[in-house]
Amino acid sequence: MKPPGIQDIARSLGVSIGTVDRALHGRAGINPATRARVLKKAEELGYRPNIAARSLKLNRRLRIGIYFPREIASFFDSLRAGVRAAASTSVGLSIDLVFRTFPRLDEGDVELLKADARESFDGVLVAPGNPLRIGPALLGLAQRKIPVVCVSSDAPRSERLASIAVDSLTSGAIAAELFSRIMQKPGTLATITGELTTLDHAEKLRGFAANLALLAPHLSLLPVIESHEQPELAHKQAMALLRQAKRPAGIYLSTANSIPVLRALEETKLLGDVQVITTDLFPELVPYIETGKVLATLYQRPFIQGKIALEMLLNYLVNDAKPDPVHRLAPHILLRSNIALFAKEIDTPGEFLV
Amino acid sequence: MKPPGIQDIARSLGVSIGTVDRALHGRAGINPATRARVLKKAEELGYRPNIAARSLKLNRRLRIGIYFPREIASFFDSLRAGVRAAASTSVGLSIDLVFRTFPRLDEGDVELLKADARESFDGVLVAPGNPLRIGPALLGLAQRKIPVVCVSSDAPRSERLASIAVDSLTSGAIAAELFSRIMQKPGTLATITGELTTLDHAEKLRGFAANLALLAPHLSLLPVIESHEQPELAHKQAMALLRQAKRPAGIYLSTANSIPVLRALEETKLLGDVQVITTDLFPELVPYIETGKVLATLYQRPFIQGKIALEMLLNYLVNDAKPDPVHRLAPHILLRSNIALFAKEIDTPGEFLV
DNA sequence: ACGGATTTCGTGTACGTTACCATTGCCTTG
DNA sequence: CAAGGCAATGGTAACGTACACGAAATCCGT
Repeated sequence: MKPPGIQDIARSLGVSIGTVDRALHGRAGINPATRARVLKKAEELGYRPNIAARSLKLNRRLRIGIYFPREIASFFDSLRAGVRAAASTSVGLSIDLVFRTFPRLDEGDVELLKADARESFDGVLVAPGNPLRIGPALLGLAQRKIPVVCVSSDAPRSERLASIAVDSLTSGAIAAELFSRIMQKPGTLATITGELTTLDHAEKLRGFAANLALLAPHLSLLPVIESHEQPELAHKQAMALLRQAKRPAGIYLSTANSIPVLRALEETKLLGDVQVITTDLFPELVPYIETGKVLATLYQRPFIQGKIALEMLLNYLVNDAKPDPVHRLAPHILLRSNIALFAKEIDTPGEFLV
Repeated sequence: MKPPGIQDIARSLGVSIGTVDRALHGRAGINPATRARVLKKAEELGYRPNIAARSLKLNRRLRIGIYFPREIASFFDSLRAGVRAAASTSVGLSIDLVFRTFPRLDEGDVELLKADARESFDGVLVAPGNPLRIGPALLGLAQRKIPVVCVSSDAPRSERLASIAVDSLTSGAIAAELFSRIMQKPGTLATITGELTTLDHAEKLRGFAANLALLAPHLSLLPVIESHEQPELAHKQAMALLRQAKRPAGIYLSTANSIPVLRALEETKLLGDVQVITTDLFPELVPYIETGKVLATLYQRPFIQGKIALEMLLNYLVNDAKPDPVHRLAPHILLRSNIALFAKEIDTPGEFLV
């Protein structure tokens, strides 16, 4: 009836619980033969450690280090809120969330990780910008047996425990499909992205181009414009794009830096005429969606990314459950008909989970 | 540093832990004055009970009764998988999930609840069909202080702790918006639903009609067809619909019972010609989406509904945290560009969370 | 064979909570 | 006034685990 405990193993073997403890935890100071006997008996009885007793005894406050950039605030604040939500719903263990913030993606992250090299975290969440640059730091954590979960983008070949992010290829593909169904006449499309060196952005464009070729041969694609996450540059590039004779019929903005482009559209009175699909969601974007001036935005669901990331990490730390190394979320397609549900979330992240 | 325990309260008040226990748990045999003192001090110190210690001592396995229908299997199996997932990630307390299954929505649920009237559940999840019919049974649970969370549809005025479901109004509105953007020429649309008495279905159609009038005045709406969840009837109705002279240019299927209609479309060689938007996702539907024969389906995300539902319930039972009474999820819009991500989920529910 | 070092194992305590029994006053009642 | 009852409170064992400490057993070199 009652699940077997460490006591039951000890009794049925005629040894003490200390010995059983040493065997089960791979501690030193036990005869390999008796260790094997204990392990076998534990297996036999189907021993599962009582987590309640363990966490009572250890009373260990799990320390989780969380390395996210400050910008883009609307995205990473939601990510942090998701992490906090996961921590608060986790029943029965006390968690210390240690938030570390660096200025922006791929800027100051490695330095921060280096500075914290002596920190004794039980696990780490990180939003990696440039996988190559951050790789060594993550490997260092791996050597210290600290599990790492990558959020919002991946750092492959870095010994990370898992990675959780939106499926960028799909994100781009959705944008292409929406354009293909709505723009039924031949025309050209423009794409503005952040950095093509960011895996994430490159994949979105790849998915976009590939699906566009498949579904909408009548739509041709202009060369990619890189705005390097600089608002002024994006605005200038957009103005140039819109002033040329063969103006695009639609624009896919795969960067979070979309407001300057929308402003350019307003200034040239083309807003509503040129179809726009954006990425991410922030308060300034909501009115554009609500009025239909922006066709859709592909929401990367930061809140739930943060929530899942911490859940995975805790599930590993506590239950020793290895997650699948890559977890790809589907982006939400936000239109004027469903934007209201999400606007609530970005106003009060954590209250609503959509 | 260390969070205060029942001991600390006792010591700082010069009483015994027994007294503190009585005060905190509203047990009898304590002077109201001292109870107030204890409660005040507990508040002051920010006392939070140690769940690990509690569940170690009590060693009570939380018993959760889960009342879901068998049909539609793909939906409710995912719902169950979500519940299981939430149970497995919860640390430090052992949960007994007691699944009770009735044939279909609004059929056998009340009887099952009645039969279990003597069960001592700590909490209950239920998928209510007809709020009016099931109401008294839920009230009975409420009288026995058993918290109830409604999943996938609501039973208002039933003293349930909370309800989690997809926002049906939005679901219908999305369908309307998609039609409005894709069908740019005037035409008529047909809608086939399950039962208009089901709150859920009625709301979807309300959202559909309202948003269609707003966004696409050029599309007119045929009278609603009720298929009463009967496949043969749905097929017959669809055939009749498609054979008439003024054939609809698009069909919105707000019922999970969509395959018979698709079959009718195939038989009349109209598949791909008539635009179709469906609801829910099941394996048979995937090829239709993949080939673009069905424009989109509005996925109700059963897995996550189940997960959130149990999380809410546990959070209430253990942390005494009252959830917001109604929680409305945004449906996922599934297109051919993102269907792959979801097809994986319905194959192996629980492995992927999208 | 003996002392000391090392390996192997047993014992006891603590973690915070709950359940239960013991104890102390105090008040009623025969 | 003693006996008993009741209300309020104190004290303690136990839940299953982790770990420090000490005891016992084994090994090794002289």
